[in-house]
Amino acid sequence: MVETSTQADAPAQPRTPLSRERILGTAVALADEGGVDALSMRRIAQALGVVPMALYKHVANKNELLDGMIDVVVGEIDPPAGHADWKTAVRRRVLSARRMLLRHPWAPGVIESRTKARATPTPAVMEYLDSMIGIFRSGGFPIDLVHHAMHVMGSRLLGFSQELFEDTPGREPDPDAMPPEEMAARYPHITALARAVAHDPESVVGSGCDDQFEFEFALDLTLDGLERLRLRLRDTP
Amino acid sequence: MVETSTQADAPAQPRTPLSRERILGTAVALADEGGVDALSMRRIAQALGVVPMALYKHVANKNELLDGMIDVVVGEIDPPAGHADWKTAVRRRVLSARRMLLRHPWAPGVIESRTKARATPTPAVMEYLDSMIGIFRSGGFPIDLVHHAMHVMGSRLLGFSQELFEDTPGREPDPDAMPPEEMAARYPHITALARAVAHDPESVVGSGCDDQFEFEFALDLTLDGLERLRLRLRDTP
DNA sequence: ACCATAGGTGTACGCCGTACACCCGTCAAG
DNA sequence: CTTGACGGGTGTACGGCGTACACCTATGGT
Repeated sequence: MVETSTQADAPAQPRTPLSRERILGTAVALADEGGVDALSMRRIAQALGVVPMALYKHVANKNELLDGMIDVVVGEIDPPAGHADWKTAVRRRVLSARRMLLRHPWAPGVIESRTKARATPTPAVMEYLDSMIGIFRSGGFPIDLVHHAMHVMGSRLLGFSQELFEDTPGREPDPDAMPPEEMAARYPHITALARAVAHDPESVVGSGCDDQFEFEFALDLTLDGLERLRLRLRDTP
Repeated sequence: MVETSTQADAPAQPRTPLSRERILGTAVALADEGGVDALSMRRIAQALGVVPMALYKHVANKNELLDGMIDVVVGEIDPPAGHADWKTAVRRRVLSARRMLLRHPWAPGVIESRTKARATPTPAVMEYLDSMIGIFRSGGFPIDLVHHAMHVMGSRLLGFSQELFEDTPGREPDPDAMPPEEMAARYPHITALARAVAHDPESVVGSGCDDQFEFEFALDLTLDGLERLRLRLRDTP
């Protein structure tokens, strides 16, 4: 009854005001749970109890919002460790990036598409790449080898190495899925591999594969290769 | 004047009838020139001189159309060479895939998103992966090592290793692009690397980098690593 | 007491994918 | 020769999208 507002009996929750941070936060949350396709300005606004156009007072447009979301999640990657040899430093950083990406599976696609559209990655990504180069440099890598190294790391640098057979447990058994016999007949090598990996001969692709182990295996292989190169270059200038 | 049609003087170009192949072909062409965002059912129909809904008599919906486009472009990858050691066989195939992807830059994104949505890659991709495994197998790789190998190849298997700094020559000099000084201040390592790569000290990121060489360098590094592993496993069972 | 301004609202436009009813030319069966 | 089913192109319409633009209102400096 204190305020002279027209609506007398509205409890009038102060409704914490909008802000770029709040918008980006709920956008990331929505994308985390529904995928990036389920993300629309209208839905974000609804989740915030606000009208869609209100968002535009804080973000220029949807693309700019996606850029902001990238910066948010890339900011979650652990900072470089310091006082550690280059290999463990890179390893830690990349594995931290991978953990972030497991939390935000939409991120690789958004990063890639936005980078393509902007010609330059978003600032947070730039910073991440920059510090990664820094680790190599202070590990004694000559600059050209760092250049090669960044290319070798490739998609692993931002953690995503498109697992073509992802293990999505919660998925109803597609009625017109291929029966195992036909699967084995058409794709004998895939089937053989899948059976060899999963000891259970019933299961087909994507069941008994330890993604984490595979990721680290591939990562360590390239890292060892790079280290060998580095030593060879150092001993025979 | 022969036909009793109501429209007497229409030249009545027989207008080659629609077909799934024709639709997929123009869809691929449109995506090639305008990117996948510029691809809409309405635009495809327009390019074919037909009403949008006509397409649905030949493709179930847009997702099914995207699947078809994937199969078209994956079908452009050269078939396995035969009678060649595993390393050159893999090398040829992957480089052929890369050439295809340079023709169809939208493909990686579509393949990835469709694979995620379908849980199993499209048939053409399956076939590609299967034959790739076959090459490793007949090269003497034990099955578990093939499993690792497929993971190590990772994104390179389908050619795309998201080049974060892509060289897009035709792009107007963004009015609010970062000036070189600020660039160098904020991202010293990136700038140093870029300058070392491009002999011309004026150019910044993404100018003097031979993508093809980098791609082959990374590819050969992982291949050599795999071969070493293979030999070690063979000599010490 | 005033009014500029920041921030939330409402309406509207043009695009998208696609459901559904329709219509017409072809062709096999009667 | 008639008929009727059917494959394939059409027209209309719906709901959702991003967002331009005009508007309203509470706040705070003068």
